[in-house]
Amino acid sequence: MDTTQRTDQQRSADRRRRELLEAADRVVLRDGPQASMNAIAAEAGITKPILYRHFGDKGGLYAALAQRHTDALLDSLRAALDAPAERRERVESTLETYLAAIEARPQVYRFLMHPAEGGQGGDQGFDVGKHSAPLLRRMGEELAQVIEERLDLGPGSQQLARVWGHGIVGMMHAAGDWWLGERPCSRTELVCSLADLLWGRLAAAGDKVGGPGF
Amino acid sequence: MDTTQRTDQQRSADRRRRELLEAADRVVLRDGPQASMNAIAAEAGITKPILYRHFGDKGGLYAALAQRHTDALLDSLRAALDAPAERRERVESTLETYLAAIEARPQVYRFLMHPAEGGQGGDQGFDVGKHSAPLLRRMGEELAQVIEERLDLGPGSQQLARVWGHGIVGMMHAAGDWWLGERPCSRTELVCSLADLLWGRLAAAGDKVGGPGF
DNA sequence: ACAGGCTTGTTACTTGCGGTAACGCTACTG
DNA sequence: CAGTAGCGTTACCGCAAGTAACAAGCCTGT
Repeated sequence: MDTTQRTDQQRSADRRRRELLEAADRVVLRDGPQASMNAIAAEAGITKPILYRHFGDKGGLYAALAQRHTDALLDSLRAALDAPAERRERVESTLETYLAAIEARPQVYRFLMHPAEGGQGGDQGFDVGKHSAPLLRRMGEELAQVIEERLDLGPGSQQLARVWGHGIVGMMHAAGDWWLGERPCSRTELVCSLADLLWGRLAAAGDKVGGPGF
Repeated sequence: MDTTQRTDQQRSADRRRRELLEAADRVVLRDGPQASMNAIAAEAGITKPILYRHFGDKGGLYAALAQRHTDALLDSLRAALDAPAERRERVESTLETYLAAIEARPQVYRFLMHPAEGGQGGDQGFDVGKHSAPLLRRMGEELAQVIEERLDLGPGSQQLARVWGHGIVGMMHAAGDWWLGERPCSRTELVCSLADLLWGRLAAAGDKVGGPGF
């Protein structure tokens, strides 16, 4: 039979694919998300058509690339989220994990948040909602699941959990992005401030006396 | 003197610029953010080089375009944020305003959040932090200012306000983006859920009894 | 009234990218 | 040894960004 042979070939193809992805990774890390297919092919020591045979088009390559990193990051986050500890501690440790990741490899982070999109070819009938980085969506869903699993939110808990999941992820992301650009404080301070926000300090704060016109 | 003449010319140039921006607006609204310069020029009834003379490059045009919409949206938000009402009410009305805006004109919203970036020309030495939509940054800063102005946050209030500003804006954005794609609930419900989140319901919720392994 | 310079517009070009077609090479199978 | 399946190449197409280089109109100075 040719099953063993097929397997051999597939294994070889998979190895190739992984090599290509690693080369692409290096280039994207160096040149940002607008790295050209030519550059990636050159880095891998081959030429364009091979890339296209493996990944279809640029979007395919970028999707494959993104999934690797997304999976890795999500694994870390799940670990922090599922740790046996107090809620506040878990939240802080999750925030910390995320921020440490984007701090350590900003190029990767940037790529994940701002995928492909380019290209002038043919159909572009993408609706709003698809453009946002899949990483954010996945994180939001994941967090929603954990929230709904662990917390007693009364009626409508599932929807509430999803809103919160996406909302919290967005908060983390935006704050992290801003922080990464300006570095106005330490990571720990940022984590604490965000946790405070989630813990209702916004609602609890008093009005400022002597404020303008108040 | 030629000052009056200069003024005349400038006025004419400004009018032209506005016309061009409106044409670009129409095209972007129709074709999304990857509208070609050729298409925009055609819509305006002229040819490419004029666009380049007015806006430098595609990024310039897109920046000018984005600023118009950003300014408009920020004005609405400021109004909701500065209304004389209870804090919770103000927060909800601001969320409502933002969500209504992105719901009414998703193409504009999509464009604002995902500007230019394309093009293969020359320098691309942009650091992380610049890529995020300027709209988000501006909203974050604006909100931070209002927070710091109105709330008594104790020591370190300025930094705290900025973290919260960007965090809350990110929450709003991510939740809105997700909501716009899936429409899992009404706008009002979404607003209420988000406000609840900001009001500390996450911290206040009880652990689920009989949960997995707990 | 005519030479110079400004802005406004054009056509025609270059460069560089995503994507593809058509062709070699190797190696394994009958 | 013929055939065929995969890996790889060169050479090309289409298209978009961006750029000369050139052609009017209009206003000004002498």
